[in-house]
Amino acid sequence: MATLQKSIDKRNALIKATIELVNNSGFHATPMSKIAKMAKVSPATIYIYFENKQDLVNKTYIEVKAAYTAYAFETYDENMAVEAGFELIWKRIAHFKLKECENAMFLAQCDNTPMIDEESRQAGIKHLQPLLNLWARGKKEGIIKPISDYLLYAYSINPLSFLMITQERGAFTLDKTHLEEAYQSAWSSIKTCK
Amino acid sequence: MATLQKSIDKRNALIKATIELVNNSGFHATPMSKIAKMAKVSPATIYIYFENKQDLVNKTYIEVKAAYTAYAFETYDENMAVEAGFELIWKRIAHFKLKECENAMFLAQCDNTPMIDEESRQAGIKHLQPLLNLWARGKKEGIIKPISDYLLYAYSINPLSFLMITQERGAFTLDKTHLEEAYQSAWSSIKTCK
DNA sequence: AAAAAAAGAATGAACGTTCATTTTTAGATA
DNA sequence: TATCTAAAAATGAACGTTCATTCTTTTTTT
Repeated sequence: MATLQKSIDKRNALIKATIELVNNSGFHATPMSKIAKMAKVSPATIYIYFENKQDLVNKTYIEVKAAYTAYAFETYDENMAVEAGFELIWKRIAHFKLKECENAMFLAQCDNTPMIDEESRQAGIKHLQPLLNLWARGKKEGIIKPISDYLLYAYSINPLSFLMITQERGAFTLDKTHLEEAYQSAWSSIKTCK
Repeated sequence: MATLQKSIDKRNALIKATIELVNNSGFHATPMSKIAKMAKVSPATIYIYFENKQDLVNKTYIEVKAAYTAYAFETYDENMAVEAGFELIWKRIAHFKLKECENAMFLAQCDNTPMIDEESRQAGIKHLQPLLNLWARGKKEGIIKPISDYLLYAYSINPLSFLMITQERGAFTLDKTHLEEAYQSAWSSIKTCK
């Protein structure tokens, strides 16, 4: 059915336009009229697909977040050793953040501003569970520091967001070497010291 | 001269109101009229002190950033040993971010959105020089990993922003123990491994 | 008494959303 | 297959509101 596909395409175009424009100008500085123009629809059409502007941006957030975590865990399996599993997940996340910059920048902006409903934010968090499970296992095995997951996240995953933003601003570029160094720092900060 | 003091007070009230309102709603969702009301002046009066809304928020950013770095380096002196110096600066920064949350949250929002002029952002960066000098010294002495300052910052300083935001959202609270653990993770991630 | 600061009201532009209408779609009928 | 029709989708224009900024007048300062 070509019609259904056209609807999906239109919805995707709206989501894509939202991401691009919000990245460049922020939520409130992005008018619905511009989103419509970029997606090549009438402003009124947006309201067939989304309740209102807030709903549009909430749903965009949730979709992007889901794609992000799906990518992060795609090749991970729970039987892997802790260190290998962490390295795999970390590198997938790094790859997503540095290659799918548009999407990752949008998430960063949502996570650092009051732009998103608290409810949507909560919905986005759930998907991280496999990483938390991995850490629980690592703590039990004495491989990972027995500290709060928030601390583990702050030191091993969150720095990638900063590096992505820095790279996007043109201050420096993260090459293969940097990436390996970054991974070593991430792992150093959460593994137990011998 | 009571008049001058009154002018200073009024300007400070405007800056304070800007910080509080932008923290809660974001830049574009904060009308000048609300800022005026909170600072107990007429909207028109703002334009005696600042060129326009963008100028108001730029100058607010620069002032808060200056206060932040002044606090960070206040008790540091360049003759200290590298590790001790880093610990001192790190803990001052941590203290600022966790106790002066209003100000620090405002900085975080500015740093993660297109809200601030690139020029003002650049102006805010300069003040970090003493930390960069300390790192240079640490690298020379073989105490600190010979990697990009951006990486050192991403792993040792930036996580504090994430922890602050997380704490502000009520997800968890950073007590004395957490803070010491956080410091250990920060130091682990940038010191050379034996 | 002149100048500066402050105020409230006014202005014009921009925005999110809705309205009235047109276009497209999908199925029924022949 | 071709035609018709009711519903759904899509549209551009319009509405009402909000906002940053300016204008005119009043108050305060020196």
